[in-house]
Order: sequence, then C-alpha cells, then structure tokens
Amino acid sequence: MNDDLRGAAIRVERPAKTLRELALDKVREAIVNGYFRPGDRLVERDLCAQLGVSRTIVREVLRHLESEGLVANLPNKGPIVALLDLGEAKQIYEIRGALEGMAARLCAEQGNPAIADALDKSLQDIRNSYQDRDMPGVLAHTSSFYQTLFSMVDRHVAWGVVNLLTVRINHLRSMTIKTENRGVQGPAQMARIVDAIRRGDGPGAYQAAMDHVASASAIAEAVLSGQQSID
Amino acid sequence: MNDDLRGAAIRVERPAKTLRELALDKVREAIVNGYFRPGDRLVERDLCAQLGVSRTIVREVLRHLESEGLVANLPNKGPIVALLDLGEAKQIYEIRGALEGMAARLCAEQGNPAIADALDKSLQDIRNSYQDRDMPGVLAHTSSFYQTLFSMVDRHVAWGVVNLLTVRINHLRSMTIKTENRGVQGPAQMARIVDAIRRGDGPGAYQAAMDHVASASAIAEAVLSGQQSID
DNA sequence: ATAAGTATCTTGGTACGCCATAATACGGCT
DNA sequence: AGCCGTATTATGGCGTACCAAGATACTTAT
Repeated sequence: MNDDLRGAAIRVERPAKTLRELALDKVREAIVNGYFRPGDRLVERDLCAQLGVSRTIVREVLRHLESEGLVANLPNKGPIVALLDLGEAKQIYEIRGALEGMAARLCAEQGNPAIADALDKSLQDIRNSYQDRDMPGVLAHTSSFYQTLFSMVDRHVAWGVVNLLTVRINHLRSMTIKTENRGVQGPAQMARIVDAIRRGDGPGAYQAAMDHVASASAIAEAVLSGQQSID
Repeated sequence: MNDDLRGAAIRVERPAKTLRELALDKVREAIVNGYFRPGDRLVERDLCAQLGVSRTIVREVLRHLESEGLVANLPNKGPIVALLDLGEAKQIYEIRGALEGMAARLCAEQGNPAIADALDKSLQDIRNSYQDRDMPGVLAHTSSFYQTLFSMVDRHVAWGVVNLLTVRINHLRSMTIKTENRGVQGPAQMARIVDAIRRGDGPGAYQAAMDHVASASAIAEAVLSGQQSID
C-alpha cells in the first residue's frame, strides 16, 4: 500500500478514455451545440462513417444518449434528436429551481465564507464573458457557478441530475442569455443568491435561486412560443 | 380515418418490445431485487448465456444501466453492480424529498378532490399489502402513490427523475419497510400528505412529504450503518 | 524459493452478415 | 392515363467471429 501511494505520485495520467466515451462526447456535443438539430435522424451507418468507429460503438452511444433524453427512438424508424416540448422545458426549469434552491439554502446554512467567495469568483467570470460577448463562456461559467453551489455542500448526485437535465435545454439556455438585459439581470439575480449565502440566510438563498430559474424559464417560454413557427 | 378507428379495435397488439428492451428489464430487475448483489461482476459473455442474447445486446444493456447508475464500470476490469454508499443514499432521499414535496404542494394547490381520492386509494392498497406481509406489494403500491402524485399535476419529468433515483436505493427501501412499526408510521405519514392536499394546504403537503422521506432516510441510515459489516 | 515467463480471462473494439420492415420506385395491367 | 402489385432500397435489430490489450493466475527454470 505504501507502494500505491508512491506510485500514485508519478503515475502517468493516461487518457483512459475509451473510444466509446470519446464518441459519446462528440455526439452529445454535436447535438448540444446544434450540429444535429432536433428532429434530425441519426442514421447508424452514417454516424459510423462520420465518427470513424464501428456500429457497435455508435449503437452504445445512441443508447446512452437515449437514456439521457437527448435522443428519442421511434419504433421501426430509428433514433432522432429529441424534440423539446415547451411543457417539458418548463418542468426542467422547475426541477432545477427546486434543486438549486435546496443547494443554495444548504450553502447559506453552512456558514463558510469561502463558499460565497468562490461563487463571487464564478460570477465575475460570467460578467466578464457577457462583456466580451462570449456566449459559450457565459454558459460554461454559469455551469461552473452552479457546480460550485452543489459541490461545496457535497451534493454531487443532485448536481448530476441538474446537469443531466440542463443539456436537454441547452439551446434554450443559449437563447435566453442573448435576451436584452439578461447580461445585467442574470448576474444581478445570481448576486442576490451569493449575498443571501454570505448572510447565512437560508430561506433567502433558496428564494433567490428559485427566482433566478423562474425568470430564465419565463424568458425561455417567451422565446420558444415566439419561435414556434421556426421549429 | 374511419378505417383507423375500426382498425384500432382489432389491431393485433404486437409485443413491440425489442429484445434489447426485454433484456434491459430482466437485468435491471435482477439487480433491483438482489439476484445480482452490489459489487458482483457482470461478465458480458456470462450474461449472454444467461439471457440467451448476443453480446451486442448485453453491451447496450450494460451501457444503459451504467447511465442509470445501477452499474459501475471499473477501468480495465469491466462492469459490476454499483455499490451504494451511505452518503449517496442520503442525497437520493434528500432529492426525493425536494421533488415529492414540490409535487405534493402542487397537488394541494390544484384544488381537485379527485387527487386526494386517488391517493387514498393507493394508500389503502399499501395498508392492505402491509397487512398481508406482501412486501413487494408495499413497494409497488408506494411507487404507484407517488406516481399519482406526480402525474396528477403533469410532472412526468420529475417523476422520471425520482424513479431513476429510486431504483438505486431499492434494496434499502425493502429493508426500511420491514422495520418495526413502519407498517403503521409510513401510511400514517402518507395520510398526512393526503390530508394536507385535501385541505388545499400547499406548505403543509410539502412539509408532510418532506417528513415522510426524512424518516425513511433516517431508518435507512440506521439500517445501513448497523449492517455495514455484512456489506 | 523466487523471479521471470506463460497461459487464461475478460473487456474494448472491429468487421461482416443476416433478417425484418417501411418506404419508395417501377412496371405491367386495365 | 391511372391504379395496383411487386421489386428494390434503406435502415434498424441482432448475431457471430475475430483481434488487441490489460489483468491475473499459474508454471517453470534457476
């Protein structure tokens, strides 16, 4: 076991990623940032060619994405990129509200100033990204903000759920953050969460997190019903 | 279209389930009710033989269960039945509390007496199962109770999340319900949820649902730490 | 007895082939 | 010309066989 410890120090961190995992990431990413659009068919043999892997891998990847809700399987027709229904999107925002609110409350009750400091740092990254019009950066840092929220109170299961649900509404997210004033209101609402946490105000943090998600949901609904014709 | 209606009546209801789905259900069930124990290795070719299907299917099934959290994949060793650690179990109970509380509150705010009636019916089923010492029945009807809670307010996404998480703690559930007095306390706590819903008391319903899960969590923790040596 | 080499087990991954079904194109018949 | 039945194609569902590489157990030679 001593050997284990010494070995660990110099262990060569191999990628360790299997081909399947790489392919999974590629396809998920392709869906999430719109290379494949909702409703597009995902023909197994075509994906094999595009990814350069065998059908076995492609099938496993499709199964995985199916269980993530990113891909739907039509009987006798095959897999397509899942269509996002407005009602479902609202449900996802609602769940995020419940879980992020919970995490925020727990952070506040923790009474550890380091939490609020870490969140402030993420928040500043978000503001900077908005200023630079770097929208992918906004999304990434927003994710990072919430990941901090969950991981600071050791709630990785809840974080996993939130993450899982979030990829399904990713294109909605990228639309909401481009909305007028969102670059100001969003960070302001998140700052309220951080403030409540710093004050140790559990219910306040909960409410602030709920409010933030609720406003995102409202914007998403407006955007989605406005663009219904395009879909 | 008239033809459709007449045709539907005599349509031969094909299984429509693919072999993969059947195999998935079999393996999931085998894990959930303990035929495969946590930590057991799931050797692909053995599963092929036991299920009577090809490796293609088995691999897809294992991937699927992996993304459900029921199966873990050790690098260079292969899949095993996921081990449940206490902290994770507590997190799952906590999430269930948040979501079931949310659903209960929504049910109460709905102001539809049919909801409470339907829940009462499930509750009676649970009581009967307890009386008959039919533990699988208790679990099934408890699931049904919560499914009603979610589906009555059209929250199938949240129900999906709860369901997903619940299978991971299934063996804990089957232990908690065998606890002394649980056959009385459990239904009593659930009755409080139903009462609050019938009164239209949103916060009360929320709190009652939280309390029920919290007590289940406490029992699970006691059971788990008591049996730690057996694991 | 021990270190080195070897065999075995198992997964990761690939290639190929077969069958069933749905959709489409085609071609013959009236 | 128009319609109906058939052939073809596209595609998913499923199976088999094979190879490479890592891990582990087992020999064997010194």
